[in-house]
Amino acid sequence: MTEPAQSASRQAQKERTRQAILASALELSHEKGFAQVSLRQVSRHAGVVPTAFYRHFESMDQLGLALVEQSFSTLRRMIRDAQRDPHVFDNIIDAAADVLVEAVKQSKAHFAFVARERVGGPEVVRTAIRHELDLFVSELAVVLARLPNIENWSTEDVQMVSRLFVRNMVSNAEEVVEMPDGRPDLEEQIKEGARRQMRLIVVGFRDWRS
Amino acid sequence: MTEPAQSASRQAQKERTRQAILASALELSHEKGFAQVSLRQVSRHAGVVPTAFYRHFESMDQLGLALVEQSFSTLRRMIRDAQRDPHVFDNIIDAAADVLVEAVKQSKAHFAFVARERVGGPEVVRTAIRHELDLFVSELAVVLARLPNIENWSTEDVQMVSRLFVRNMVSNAEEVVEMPDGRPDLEEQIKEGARRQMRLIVVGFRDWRS
DNA sequence: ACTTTGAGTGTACGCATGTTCACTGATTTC
DNA sequence: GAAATCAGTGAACATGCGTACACTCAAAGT
Repeated sequence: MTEPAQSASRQAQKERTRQAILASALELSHEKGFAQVSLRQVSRHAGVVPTAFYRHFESMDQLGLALVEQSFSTLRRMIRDAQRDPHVFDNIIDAAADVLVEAVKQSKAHFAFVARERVGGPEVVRTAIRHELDLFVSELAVVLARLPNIENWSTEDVQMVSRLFVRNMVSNAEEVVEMPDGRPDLEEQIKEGARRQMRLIVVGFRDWRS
Repeated sequence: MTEPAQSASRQAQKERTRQAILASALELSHEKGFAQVSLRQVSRHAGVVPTAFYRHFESMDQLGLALVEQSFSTLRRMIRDAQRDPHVFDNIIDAAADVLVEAVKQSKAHFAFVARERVGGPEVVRTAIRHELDLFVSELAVVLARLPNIENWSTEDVQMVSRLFVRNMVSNAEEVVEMPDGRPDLEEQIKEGARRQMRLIVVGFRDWRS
């Protein structure tokens, strides 16, 4: 990498290497979990000498945090897009199921990272993920509160439904992630399961509060 | 450990060392996750030289599998006991919530191990845990199917409720595990949450099938 | 009483790791 | 066009690791 083929601006080249490191870490994490990936392995896989790693991240922990950030920004963008779609308004449940499976398929690696490292990762990473998920529950609650059938629920109830939704999302993401490649039937099955579970939550809530 | 204080029979002493290794692994796993615990660390913590480890387990992977087995046998015993309690029969939900929190409190370390290594552990350990959880879902389904309100449900529905219950159990176990010590208020809160979620599942199921 | 067994020891090995340091040379700045 | 910057290099280090091997010496078997 002394001469990066087509030389780019210094900044651009640095950013490219940074992304290579992030991508390498993500890929290697998928096989053994982030915590078992060494600084040297990441560097090697990114085509860079171990010492160069420090030009981009001051430690593996910091790399982990960067991956958390990257993963959630992907997720957040998807939610924001989905919110603009009017279709979502009168059928959140089916829409959510679609979005979930689509999103997970599209950036499987990031979801896998979150699902895995949420409980298995280094302390700092775990904490960061929990924090992001809490934020996410609150954001989702705001979206839910605006929906027609729900607008007269108590804020507490909405928050709890939101929490259950996110919990289910994580569980289903785990399943999609663990899913063997090239089995679209299984995928549909998971999607249908997710739909049913969400409907369950909504129906259950409505009925018992009466 | 050349002379084990009060010398016991050879077998008994071997078993004692084995348990010391298992306990050490469990304790060390709690801080950093099983996969980051080295054979040497476990041995050191168990008061034994690294080579002695091999007299009890042929590798760290095997140690992990032994811990899975130990964890689930604990869990299974609890379920079996709970089944004999007539109180459980007419109020599964409250009983289940009680059992869950009690069980988790009593053998926190084992639950923590399962919750963590289910997604974060080495391949073999993850597989073993998934398998045990699947078994557990089926067992629970059998118990549920015998209950008064449920006896005329389809087997599929019972299986699905069982799966949701176990999923919630795992989630709640995660929460109890992550709970800071000496906060019984939080504990009650989690228990109440678990109750509500289970009620939600049951109510939701009953109402939509009509 | 003797032999056998086997849990636990101690040394030694080769290997991967994280971090240090002085370095190089193309890009950017002036 | 000279000087400064800084992404990436490469050698060196101390440390912890898994495992092999030859060993000891009480308990168990005879």
